[in-house]
Amino acid sequence: MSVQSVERALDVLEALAEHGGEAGLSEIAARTGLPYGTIHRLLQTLLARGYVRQESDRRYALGGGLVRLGGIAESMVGVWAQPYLARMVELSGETANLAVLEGDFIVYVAQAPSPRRLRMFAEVGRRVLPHSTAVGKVLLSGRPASQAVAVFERTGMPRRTPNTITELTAMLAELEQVRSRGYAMDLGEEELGVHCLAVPVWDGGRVVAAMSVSGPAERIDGLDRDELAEGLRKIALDFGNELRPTADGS
Amino acid sequence: MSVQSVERALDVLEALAEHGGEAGLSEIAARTGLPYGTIHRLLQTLLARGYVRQESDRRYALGGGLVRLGGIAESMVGVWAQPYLARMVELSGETANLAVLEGDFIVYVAQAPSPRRLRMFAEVGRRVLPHSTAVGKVLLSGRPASQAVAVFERTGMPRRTPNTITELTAMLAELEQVRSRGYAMDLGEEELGVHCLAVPVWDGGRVVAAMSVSGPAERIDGLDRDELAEGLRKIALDFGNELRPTADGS
DNA sequence: CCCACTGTTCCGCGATGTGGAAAACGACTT
DNA sequence: AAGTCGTTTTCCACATCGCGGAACAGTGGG
Repeated sequence: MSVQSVERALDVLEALAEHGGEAGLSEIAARTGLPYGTIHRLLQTLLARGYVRQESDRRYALGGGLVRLGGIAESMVGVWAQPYLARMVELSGETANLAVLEGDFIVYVAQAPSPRRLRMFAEVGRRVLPHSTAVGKVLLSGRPASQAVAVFERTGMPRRTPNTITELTAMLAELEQVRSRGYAMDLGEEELGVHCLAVPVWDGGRVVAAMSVSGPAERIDGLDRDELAEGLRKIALDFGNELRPTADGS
Repeated sequence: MSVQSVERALDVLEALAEHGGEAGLSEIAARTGLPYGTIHRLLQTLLARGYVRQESDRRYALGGGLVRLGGIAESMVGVWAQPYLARMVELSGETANLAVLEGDFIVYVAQAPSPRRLRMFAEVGRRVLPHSTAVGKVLLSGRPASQAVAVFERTGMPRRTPNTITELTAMLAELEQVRSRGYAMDLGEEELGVHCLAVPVWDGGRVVAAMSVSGPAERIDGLDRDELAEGLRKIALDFGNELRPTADGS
């Protein structure tokens, strides 16, 4: 038996997140189905504690108090991911990464390096735009197309290499392909000569992170993609189950 | 009138944060004063939603669900900070930064560059160890000494330049000085020739972020430190008040 | 000034959350 | 295998708290 008020407060916070971090009370009501008075009371509580903030136009936004909790949680997720990333290195021979979407950016949260002397390295904590990375495409494919479009409109899709997808229509088609196939590829889109394959980490019906392996194009191309993706997906599923024991990867 | 259950759920989350992200039920009870049954019920609710996770030894930890909310909140805090950072640039002539503590690392969340051609640049999103940065010292000085010691024991204090403080005793004395003086300096400890002055951002009696200005040693040294610190503190106080309208900088 | 939409406040009521006690669990010792 | 101890989990009678509809207030546009 759960605590209804806490569930509702989380619903409100998630509604704000679904709106890119800020929304009006009526937008929250539309999304959560809760009465105005109830939402208002919950918001006042979160506001007093700094977890929500009210802007000058009376709209509400996620507040600074979440930054600290989110940062600690991120560190812990990175630690928990290590054994699974290690399994991915063992499976593929290449460097494995865990990434999350923070606002409009991909952030690398954890990594297990390949034992090979020629290996990929992405600085943990580094943030990149999502359009030119495999993990970025996985994460955005887990969001409604309208949210992905909003991200691309804010960030643009700057060309990183001749292979970078820079057209919105082509990108949306690519995301649709990622959805149906269950994995994304980066074929020298972020960096020439580097290929990458990423799979989603599911948590409660939502894609909360992405895991990937990356290395020199020839080596990645020398692997069977579908087979590799299947192996990575299984590991990612195990990881998602550890994050939330009842997580359903549907 | 606030919602008691939501307040308590936040108390539980903050108790976990105070314990480095994970704790047993009895530790949470000691810190919050809540009865075991109440805590357990709140934890089950947060657990079901992925905001808390239970480990194999039955201890609880902050969960992955906070990463997403924290990331969005961080982006927004960065946006809100911009006008204040711009004021700091205007005041000092140097590049201004906003940083937070995420686990054991300092993360640069926002920046306003100096208009000068010779200027400091720290990539937003970049993470560094706290011991050799002014913002790091500010943030750790806002924590109990035991927490700072725990961080240094985990990360070590690797020498970055000949000026880096690498001894625990010296560092704790330095943090004490930061507390009494109200600001921290980085005198070429992270990078030779670069000096930095940082002040705390208070939010509800807690140091939640740090703001700093940095530039070439000679230029920073050419400013009156106490005067500069006083000016930066005022701006940081304004920013803290925007984060939480009733924030008290005591 | 009026209107439409949004946000805020109030209060009677009953559903929800409380918290003490009992039961269960897990690690350790004998 | 049994006992001990500290911790966690479960239960349930009860009272408080959170609910939600209605009224009020605010805001921007015509």
